[in-house]
This record gives sequence, C-alpha cells and structure tokens, in this order.
Amino acid sequence: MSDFYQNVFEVVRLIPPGRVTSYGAIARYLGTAGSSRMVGWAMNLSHHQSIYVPAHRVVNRNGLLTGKIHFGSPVQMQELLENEGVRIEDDCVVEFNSLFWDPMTELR
DNA sequence: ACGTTGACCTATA
DNA sequence: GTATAGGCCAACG
Repeated sequence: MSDFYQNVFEVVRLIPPGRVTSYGAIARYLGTAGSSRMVGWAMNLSHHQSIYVPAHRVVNRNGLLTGKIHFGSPVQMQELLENEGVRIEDDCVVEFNSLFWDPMTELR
C-alpha cells in the first residue's frame, strides 16, 4: 500500500460526523493538487480495506453525491449521511458550504 | 504496450 | 450563466 492511499484513508477517517469534504480538498492537503481523480480511486480501494473508511463523507466540489453508485445500494450513501444529520436533496448536500470540512484549515 | 476510463478540478469561450 | 476543453495519473482490457 503506497503512502498516498494510506494518507487519504487517514484524512477521511478524521472527518467529523455530520461534516463533508471534497476530493480536491484532500488532494490539495496531500500535496497532489490536480490529481483529485486519484483520491476517487483511493475511495474505490477503501472497500477492500480492513479499516472503516467513511467514504460517504467525501463528495465532489459541488456537494453532489457522485460516488453513490459505488456503494452497495445507490441510496446507501444518502442514508448514511442523513443518519449523521446531513440533509440530502436531489443527490446534493444541503448547506454544503457550512458543512464543508477542509483538512487544510481544520487540521492545519 | 496502448488506448480508454474514471467516486475530479480549473480555466476559457 | 452554461458549455466545452484540457490536465491529472493509476488501473483495466
């Protein structure tokens, strides 16, 4: 396992419940800005990991749940988020701007 | 080995 | 304001 994925999972696990972040924010925090697609690929591998990775707290820059189909059921991601108090409307995170959790500013 | 694809983002028109 | 283009780099066929 390369350090990149290890760091991605570590950051994702640090996301507080009820908060969300974006792939690009994680990519910037890891210093691989522009390679945000790799973060998405890392999420794909997160299912195989033994540790729990709350991938449902990671959405794209628009707050759109683009990765929901990669879960067991397309509605599972939305249910997980709503279970944490995050309201989802039309596959978008409501109040995404205020719920956004940026590792750059939060972890520093 | 090469071309295509992808849970994205930024920039230009 | 939406639309299209380019860049990114690893995995898959």
